[in-house]
Amino acid sequence: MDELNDDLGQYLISTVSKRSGVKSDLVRAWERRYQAVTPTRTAGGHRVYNDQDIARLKLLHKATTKGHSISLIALFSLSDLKTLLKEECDTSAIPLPQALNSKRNQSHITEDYIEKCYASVLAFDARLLESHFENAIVELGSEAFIEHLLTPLLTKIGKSWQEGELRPVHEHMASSVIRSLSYILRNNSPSPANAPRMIVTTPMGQLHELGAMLAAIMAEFSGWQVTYLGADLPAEEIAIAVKYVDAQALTLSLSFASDDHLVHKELRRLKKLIGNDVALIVGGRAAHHFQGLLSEIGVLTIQSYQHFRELLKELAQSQNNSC
Amino acid sequence: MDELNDDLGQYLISTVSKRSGVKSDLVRAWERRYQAVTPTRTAGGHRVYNDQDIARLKLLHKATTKGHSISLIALFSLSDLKTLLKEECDTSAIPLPQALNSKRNQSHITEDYIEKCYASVLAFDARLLESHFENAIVELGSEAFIEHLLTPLLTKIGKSWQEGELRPVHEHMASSVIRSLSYILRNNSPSPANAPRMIVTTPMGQLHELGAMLAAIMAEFSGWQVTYLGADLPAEEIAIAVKYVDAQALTLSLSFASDDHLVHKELRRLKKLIGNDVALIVGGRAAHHFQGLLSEIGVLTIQSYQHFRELLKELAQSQNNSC
DNA sequence: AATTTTTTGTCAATGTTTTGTATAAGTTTA
DNA sequence: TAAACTTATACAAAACATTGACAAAAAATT
Repeated sequence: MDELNDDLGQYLISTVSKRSGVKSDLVRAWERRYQAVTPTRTAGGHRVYNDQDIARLKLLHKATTKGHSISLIALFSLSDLKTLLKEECDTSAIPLPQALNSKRNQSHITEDYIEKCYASVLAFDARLLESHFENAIVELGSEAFIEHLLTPLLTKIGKSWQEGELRPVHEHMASSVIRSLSYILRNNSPSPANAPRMIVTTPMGQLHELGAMLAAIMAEFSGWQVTYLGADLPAEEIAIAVKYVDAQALTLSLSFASDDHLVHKELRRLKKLIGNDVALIVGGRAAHHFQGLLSEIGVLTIQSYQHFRELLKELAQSQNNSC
Repeated sequence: MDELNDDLGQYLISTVSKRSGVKSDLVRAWERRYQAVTPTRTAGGHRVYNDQDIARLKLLHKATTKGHSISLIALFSLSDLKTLLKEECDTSAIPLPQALNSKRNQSHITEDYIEKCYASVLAFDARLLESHFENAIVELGSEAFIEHLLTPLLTKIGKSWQEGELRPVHEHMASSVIRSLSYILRNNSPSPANAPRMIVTTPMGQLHELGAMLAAIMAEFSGWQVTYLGADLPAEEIAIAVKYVDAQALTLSLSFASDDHLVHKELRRLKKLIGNDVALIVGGRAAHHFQGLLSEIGVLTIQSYQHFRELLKELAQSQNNSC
């Protein structure tokens, strides 16, 4: 197995208990009875866990409180547990009493994960990076993962890339890993039939789709029914998609400030095509670069995740009122 | 929706009762008297149900409340129960043909899925498309899904696009949905540490990554440890990635025959950079377009899925022998 | 229409399994 | 030395199994 030196994080049982929400005694009982986790040991015999064990225990905890028998699920793999809980979601979305993590603790955990993930990128180890991501998603939840881990991490990678510590290929690799995780990041709970609809994409010339993808996921979390189209679409095509799904909003992500002219042209045409009834939202690293144009043609610019959430809420409400 | 019969779910009777709406005592009574369900047992004798049992009980419950006698329908198959309830709903009481009962062969099932998926694309319904895909992956398995459903579907979409029935945006939408499913398509079993390593990407100028993604997944199925890098990478970056992970093979996908000059230049440079110790494999719709160049610089061209699998097997073996 | 028989959902009694928690006595760690 | 960890054993509540019974509803028979 390559999992031995996979996870550098080493935790004692009390830490694991706090972070997973499962009492120490119970962690040991689950190990003794069902081999739910198999920690290594110190020379003196103390149990030593890694991040994956914490993620496992967290999922097992969630599953048991949902009525699953621990004896039946103890040996499930991480991904099996995830799909199990995912299918469960539709029956009743009872928000679990989250672990008693203080905020300071939480941010420390996040910092820790950022370091580990960055180290994996630096080492060009896609498998390790994916493993860290999976654990972090379980432990932090999708929204916090995107907002507090992924966004700072991407900023850090971008900076290192400019300073020459990382190469473009590092960013490509990280980007691919993140994209492959979109499935488990997304909220699978079926949105109600009357949920507001949104198209998310990037305009022609903007090849980086990661920002758009994250925006799509965030919008889904806010209850929108999102159709995600990937990157690099001409204005006509985007407008047609908006018509097809009868979307109330269109979100674009602008990552690079290059190709000014093309973006200007496309955005203008797009606005003309979709008219004023469809909200046009623009976010991304390079959005501020086009600020002049954006305010000229009446675009809602995303300032922060919080701002985006509020924007979505407002739009959804105004839509409901008008009906 | 929840009637996928992955045997993942294992439930005790209380869970089954809650989910199906049939009281525990009654579930046991139905089993004792009519063998309506036949759960397995734990070592201690507790009944263990799966998703299919839950689906059965749901339908039986619905049927009995509609007036059907449990003793008469207890042994009905899932599909029989469905048609029974369907007939009930139809005021016009059209007796459905028995087609549903007979087991259709695999290829017919696949054809059926292709039709359904294509219809979803045509209707621009991403959610429906994703749902069909998910069902098909469970029913056909990942490899057959890619080979016998996805590939013909993409060909069909490409053709319709040329004929003007579909627009580029349709293809973008389908592509995004497929990409988001890569996580469940992939074999998540950890490959052994000594597995041969491979880089998969597309050269600069080739923006369509779907072929590369599918190749990466297929290679993982063949036991390779794949690092997938997305699309549109310069030769230098690809070569560096190959060095970083010490890959034994590099697979490129060429989807479009445009930008001949650039592709030619990049491939030549790439070959020079990685040398002759790394196998260079090229596949994709447009690979034959560059045939002259490919054979000139010594590239392995993928002819079919079968061919790709054999290629990977050979390469893996030759690698093992040399060690 | 009245009576008997069968079907069906429910319940109670009694014993077993599962599961979270607790206690006691010894060991490791800081 | 104190705090945290270990193993081993114990215990009780919750959940499950089995058996058998019972009454209302449905069906069959008279």
